[in-house]
Amino acid sequence: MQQHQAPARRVTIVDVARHAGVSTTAVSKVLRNAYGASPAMRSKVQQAIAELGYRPSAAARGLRGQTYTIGVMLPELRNLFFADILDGIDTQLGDSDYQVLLAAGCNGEKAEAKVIDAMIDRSMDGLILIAPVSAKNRLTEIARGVPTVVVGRHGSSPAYDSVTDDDITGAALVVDHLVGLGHRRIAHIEHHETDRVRLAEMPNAQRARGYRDAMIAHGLEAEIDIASTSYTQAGGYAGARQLLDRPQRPTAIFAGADVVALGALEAITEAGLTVPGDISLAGYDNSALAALGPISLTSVDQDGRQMGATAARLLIERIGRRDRRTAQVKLTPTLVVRRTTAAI
Amino acid sequence: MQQHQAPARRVTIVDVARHAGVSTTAVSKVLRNAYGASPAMRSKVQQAIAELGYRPSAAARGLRGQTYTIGVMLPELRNLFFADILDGIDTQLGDSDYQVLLAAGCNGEKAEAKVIDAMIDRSMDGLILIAPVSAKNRLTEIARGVPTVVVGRHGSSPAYDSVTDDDITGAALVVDHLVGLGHRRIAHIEHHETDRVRLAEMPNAQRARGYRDAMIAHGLEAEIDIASTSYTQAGGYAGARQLLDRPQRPTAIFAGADVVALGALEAITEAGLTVPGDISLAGYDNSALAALGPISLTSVDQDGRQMGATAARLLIERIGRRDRRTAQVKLTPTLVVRRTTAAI
DNA sequence: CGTGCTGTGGGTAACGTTTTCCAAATGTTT
DNA sequence: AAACATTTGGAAAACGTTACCCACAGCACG
Repeated sequence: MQQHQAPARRVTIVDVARHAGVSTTAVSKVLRNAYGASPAMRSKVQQAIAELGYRPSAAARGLRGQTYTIGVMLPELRNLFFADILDGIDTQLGDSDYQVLLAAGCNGEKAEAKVIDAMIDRSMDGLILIAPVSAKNRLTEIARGVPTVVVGRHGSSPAYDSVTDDDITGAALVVDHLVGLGHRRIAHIEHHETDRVRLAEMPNAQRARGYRDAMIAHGLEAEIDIASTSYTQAGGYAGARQLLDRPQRPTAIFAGADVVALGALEAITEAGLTVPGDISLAGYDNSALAALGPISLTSVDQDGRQMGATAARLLIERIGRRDRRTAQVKLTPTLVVRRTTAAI
Repeated sequence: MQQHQAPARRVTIVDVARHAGVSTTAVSKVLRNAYGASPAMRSKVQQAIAELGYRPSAAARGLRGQTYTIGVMLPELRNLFFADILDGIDTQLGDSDYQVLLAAGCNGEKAEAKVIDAMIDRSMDGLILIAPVSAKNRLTEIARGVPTVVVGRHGSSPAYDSVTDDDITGAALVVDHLVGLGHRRIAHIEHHETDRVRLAEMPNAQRARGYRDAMIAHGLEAEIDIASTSYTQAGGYAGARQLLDRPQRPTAIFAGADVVALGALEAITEAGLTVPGDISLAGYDNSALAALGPISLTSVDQDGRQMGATAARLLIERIGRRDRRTAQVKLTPTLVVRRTTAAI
């Protein structure tokens, strides 16, 4: 028994070939289930692989072709909704040969570019970009180089597949629900957006549009009232403060995201008002946050698992046939009613 | 202008060399800041790199040596505490050449092994394992092959560095605080553990031990009362139910983790009791959950950022000198008092 | 008995880096 | 001016796979 066994050179395909008494080509064929290997040889090689504990080097593979690695970029780790998407991806890819690796883009165009470049440098076989903030032509450029699926960004591209949730419908669900409860002065807190493309593609912009459309559909055009801040807790607090200061304060607030609702809740409580007694409050995302007993927020559920699974499926298909036409899958959200909304 | 520009072969080190009129060796030297390149050549090459937008292929690099990639395994994405650790790692590695890639181990020994193997296959330069559940000798084996830092697991190893938080002290902080408020019947909800090594190494076991020790130190040995469930919301609910059914129910509950406290809160509320009126409640981790206004849970803060930064620093050091003696860094937690604990 | 398949298996050249070397040029000391 | 060190730059061999060939055997067909 040695104290310091030599650094233990990794066992390679050559070792396996020698041990099984065949060529490396043969081993490679078995590894990839490629054509041209008899059952006899197949089992001989598989046995050698098992005996030696051989594992193919992804680096060497990457140099030649596939790495069996899929990169997932997500904007941040703190948003629990993204964990659902990841679950969906993992479920779908669970027993495939692909390994999923994650990196956070930190919601900045620069950090996002760095992360995506890093994934490309590592010759990943495919990319799933969750709610990317990069410019559209940048995304297209990326997708031309490597199979890509974009999640949570509306609008279609000839270069990448996309999976979105119908945010317009989601916003309408909230408005319909509140109107059904007798509310008319329903306000909205949105994430401020100026860029033209983003106005069309980003979920936050779609939610605001859905709110407006639904209000108009209910003949409440005159009651439309939007506080434009950001999708953060602080943004929710600020937005609610603005709305509460109106001469006639709203009887219901539709926050564009659950964290926003949380900030709003804080502002409302601070103002000495109660939810849903004085004001009804609804969020968006149905994050774990919303489900928490003491919060119990009415929210729009996006089924992240489904989105993730769909994205993974589309990606695998595209890796298989890169010239396939791109698909745009749009899922439909549902409303989860909890204790923050009530009849007026 | 072509419709379908050719798949655009990646620009390689050879292209750069040709464009700059030097050898590939020279380019490689510049790339790695290696010895043997004059300032003149350096700038010439750098210009060529910029002009061609060259990026080194990590796959090719991996085949020869470093990949400039660090793998982080974390048990799950839903625990916000891990996001803090990640932030720390990112901060520390921010402007280094290393890229961090994540994968979730899903809290299972098998899934964990798969993830770690995948990282090794991809010739990552170093691994940070957060709260791994694998057997200790497995960890040692891994660490012999690739520089490794283990976070959140007590006990030392000659093969890997480790970063932990002093869970015994953390538990004592809670008990001291509650005793200071006049509590005597202080119960604990722990994560059940039987394995001997784990009993010594896992944070949950340490917290239980710290609770016991602190109770004894306060002369409250007779009041020690532990519900043994799991570190989940459901576990917290079940544990609290057990404790509430005692002939003399506790006046304070110390939950081993914030999610556990959340489950406990549910059970307590359901039983028609109030927090902290009837029962004081404390958690552990000071997750974003605990800070939420409506919850406002007294909890032990572990400074995940600091842990992550330390782990990253140790890892870089070890990558530099693989034969350096291993270090065990133990950080000290602090107590964050909020609204769920009060004088009896 | 040629002729053409089909099924098996292997030889070998990439893939894009890094890392030894080694050679030439330049500078520094006797 | 000879001897020696230092700096500068390059040639070429790995690293572990895969993919494109080609060779050979066995077989069916006319």
